[in-house]
Formats: sequence, structure tokens, C-alpha cells
Amino acid sequence: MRMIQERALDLFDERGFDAVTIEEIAVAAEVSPSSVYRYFGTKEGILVADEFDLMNQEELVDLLDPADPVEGLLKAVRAYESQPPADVPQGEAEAVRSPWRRVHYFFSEPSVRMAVLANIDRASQRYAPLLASHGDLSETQARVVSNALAFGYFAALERWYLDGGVRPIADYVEEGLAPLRRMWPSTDG
Amino acid sequence: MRMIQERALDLFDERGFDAVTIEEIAVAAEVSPSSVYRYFGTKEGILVADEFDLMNQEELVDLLDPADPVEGLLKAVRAYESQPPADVPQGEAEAVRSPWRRVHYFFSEPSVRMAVLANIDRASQRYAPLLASHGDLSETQARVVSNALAFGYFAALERWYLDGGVRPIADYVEEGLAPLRRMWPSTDG
DNA sequence: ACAGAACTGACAGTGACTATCAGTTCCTGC
DNA sequence: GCAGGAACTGATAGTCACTGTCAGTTCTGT
Repeated sequence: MRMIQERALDLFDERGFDAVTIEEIAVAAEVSPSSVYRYFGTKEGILVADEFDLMNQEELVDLLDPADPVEGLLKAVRAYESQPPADVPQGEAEAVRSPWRRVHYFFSEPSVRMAVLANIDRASQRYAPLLASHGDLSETQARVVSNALAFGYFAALERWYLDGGVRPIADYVEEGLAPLRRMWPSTDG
Repeated sequence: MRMIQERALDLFDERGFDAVTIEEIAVAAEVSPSSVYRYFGTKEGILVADEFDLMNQEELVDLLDPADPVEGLLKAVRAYESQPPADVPQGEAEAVRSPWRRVHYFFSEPSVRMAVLANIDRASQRYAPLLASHGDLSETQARVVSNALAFGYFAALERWYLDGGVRPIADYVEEGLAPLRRMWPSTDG
């Protein structure tokens, strides 16, 4: 399954997202096209799959403290960035390990961008109830704030991408989401 | 062109979005499938097209005052809601005029939802520079805040939909986006 | 009346995605 | 060991959204 992702990524980098067919990916990964769809559902899913499981884990309920969600989000991003590089041979170099290679397609390929938006939307839908139950927000407000955080993160990630991915993502999240912190005046300063 | 939209909407209401093909829509609207694609680009576009031209107009630069964008957004929504009913015969009843009929698909049909998200994303991208130039936000912050507003509006609209569309949309926007107002403390209270 | 632009329909083709069926592997109870 | 079922995989056929192109038509401006 990781095999499919890596082979697909190789082909995408080589010839572009649109120019690669599922059939070719299947051949390169030595599986059937059926299996590709079983695993990822869509072509975009190969790139987007579980990218935001970062937000899926129930364990993150603690992390995304409703009293200060921005700080929680920052913690999650920092944890993600500092996580031990995936079980990839060190020699394969940064290109494989770094999020850049995949994230690049999030913002350069329109259909992938849409898939990411949909994923963030789903993550936000799951998070909103937590915000409503633990905070002092109405359901509507919780949904709005949840979207503000989730898509605010997306905006920060895009800035990171547009800057070439040199500085840590967390820097952009911290700076970009600073205005949103005013929403919780009790934790200001 | 409005003909295509209305005929398509009739078919969607009758048999469901997925069960209707572009071919059938073309036949019903007495045009060729080519024309449908020329006008709307995608099947979802028939429902989503210019739904957010509300935000496209440059005239809204004045409306979406960077000093108080939430209030500006509210004004825009109120203006949209109170606009004279489209040139539809009065007899055809509310169902055609009201936004409900189309918005319904925004939240019930996943692919349409994705298209709406993409549209909001584009609108936000256009608005962010205004926020950066007129306000005291960095580019990254402007982008984040722009997304917070745009997708916050989306969340409020969904709540309106989930409630059955009985109260005005502006009510949900006003209530839902209240927390975001704290971002501009100067205009608070 | 005429040249060119703008619009439309017809056609052929691509490829993502679905549904279904049959074969294989793996896990369980006896 | 071995029947039986669940889980996984591959193969096939089919649908349909979407693209590109070309020819015919209508609508300009001069």
C-alpha cells in the first residue's frame, strides 16, 4: 500500500499528475487497478489519504484543548514535523521523507486541492462537536470556529508551500493563526 | 442558460443528482451536451455556477470593509437575501426562487459540496490581498483570516440548511461569526 | 454584401470509477 | 490434517463525465 503511494509519486514527479493513469500506477506497483481503488478510492486519494489523520485520532482530543485550540493545533503540527522520519532508508534522501513532495501536489494540482479541502472539511466536522461540548460556544459557532481553525491551517500550509518549504510549517501556523487567538481573550498574553 | 439550470434542477429533484446524466439534461434543455459543458464546465457547476459571484464583484470591496469584514459579510448576505426575486413567474412559487432548492444539493450531494468548497476557496484567494493591503495583517494572516471568514460563512450556511432554512441565513451568519469579531477588538461593542 | 468573430452541434476518444464474479490465501473449529 | 468461511485480490465489462476538434450557423462591423 505504501508501495503504491511511492510508485505513484515517482510517476507523478516524472510525468505530471494528469499524464499518469491508474492503470500505469497499478503496473508500476505490481497490483491490479482494482486494488488501487480499493485502497484509495480515487486517484487524488493516493496523495491525500490519511494526510489529515493527524486530526483523526481521538487521542488528539487532549491535544486540541478547546480552551486554546490554536495552541493545540500548533502542538499537533510541531509533533508531526518532528516525528521520526518514516521507515525509509536514510539514503533515499529527504525528498521521500519530507512532506514537501506530497504537499506540492496539494497546491499545484487543482483536483488534488479539492480533495484536500474535502478532507479538511470532514476533519472540521468531526472536531466541531468537541468544541461545542467543551467550550462555551453554540453549535453554529463551534462549527464556524472549527472551520476557521482547519481552513486557517490550510492557508498557513499554502504559505509555507509558496515560500518553498524552507522554514518549519509550525512557524507559518503560529504567525498566520495569531489573529484567531483573539477569539479566546482569556488566554491572551 | 438559465433554461439549462432550471431543467437540470427539475431532473435532479425528480430522480436525484447522480441518476441524471448530462445527456439527459441537454435533451431536456434542448441544447447539445457540448453547450452544457461550455457554460458550466462540470456537472456540479450547473448548481454552483456564480453562486458566489456574491463575493466576486469588485463593488463588494466597499462592502467587505477590512476594518470590520464580518459586518461587511453580513451586509452582503442581507442584500442577497432581500434581493428582488429573480424574473420568475410568481405562480411558480417559492421553490424556484428561494436559494433552498439549490443550496440543498450543496450539503446533500458530496461532489457538489466539494465544488462549493473549491468555489469558496477561490473567493477567499481573491479577497485575501484586500485584507492584507487595507488592514494591518501580514499576507499569511490575511490569507488565514480570509479563509476563516469564507469557510465560516459556509459553516453558517450549513447550519441554516440543517435547520430547514426557516430563519434568514443572515441570522446564522451573525450568530456563528460572532466569535470571529473578537479578532478586531477596536470595533468590539 | 462581405469578412471575421462568436456561438453551437456532432463526433470520437480518454480515462476515472463502479459493480460483479471467480480464484486465492488465511484463519477458525473439529 | 481438513472442511468452511471470512478477507483479500485480479479480471472483466460497463457507465459516464469530460476533452478536443471540426464544420455549420448566426451575429457583428464596415
